Amino acid sequence: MANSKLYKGSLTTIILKLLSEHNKMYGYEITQKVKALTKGELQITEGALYPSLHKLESEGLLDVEVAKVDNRLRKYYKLTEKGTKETVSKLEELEQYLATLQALLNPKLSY
Amino acid sequence: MANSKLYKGSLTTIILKLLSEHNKMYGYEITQKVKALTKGELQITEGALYPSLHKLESEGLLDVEVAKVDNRLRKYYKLTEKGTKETVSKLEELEQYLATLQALLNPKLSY
DNA sequence: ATATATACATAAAATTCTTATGCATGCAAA
DNA sequence: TTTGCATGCATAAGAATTTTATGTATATAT
Repeated sequence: MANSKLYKGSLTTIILKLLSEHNKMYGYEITQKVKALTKGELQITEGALYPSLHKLESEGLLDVEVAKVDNRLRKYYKLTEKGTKETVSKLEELEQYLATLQALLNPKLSY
Repeated sequence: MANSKLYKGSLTTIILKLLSEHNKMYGYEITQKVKALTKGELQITEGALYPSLHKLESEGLLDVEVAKVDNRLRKYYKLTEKGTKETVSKLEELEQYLATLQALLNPKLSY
């Protein structure tokens, strides 16, 4: 499986980043995109994804648009203006954290 | 403050890695070392640290040795053999996760 | 006398996942 | 034709790991 668990706190940033690249996506599509991009390394579970999407929507970072395709429901999410700004700051935050981790885990390289 | 929050799941790896470099350390020392290495970016709170140390000990990854210095208690922790192995695998796991994140956040670079 | 640093600890609450389950449609295979 | 898999949503219970708050105690500096 090689299915690494999420480091808690990164899922939101992943969702926002994907939406910043694809304009609009629906939940199932996000799970498949993550799976493809990571070659199966990372599986976003529905139990984590849908509550996250709902929260992002309730915070005003995402807009929803319901569509019916092949007689199946789809909920397309897209970034609001606020969501776009938040994406930038979340990405900066994550990159900062990764740099901080470098300082801890690769002490030889921090000079 | 610039005090980034921990991405849940990384604290254990940080503790193990520090212990792999310093032979033995006590709790308070770990908080100070992290603060210094990250230039104040990361503050390990006691409420997170001590329970983590206790858990690592109960799992047999750390050994404890109590000492009294300047009339104050110190609990020195050091890696067991099992802990040393776990450190390696935790670090690999984290690096794998970081690589996976790269694929998601820097899609241009994954080809 | 008061605040800060050192040094441990735990409990309650919050956050964010995993796991399990449920509903429904469409299609392919047995 | 029914069984399984993929598509597509959802929520609830539980687990894990953190934050925040609080407590104890000694030493040192103001």
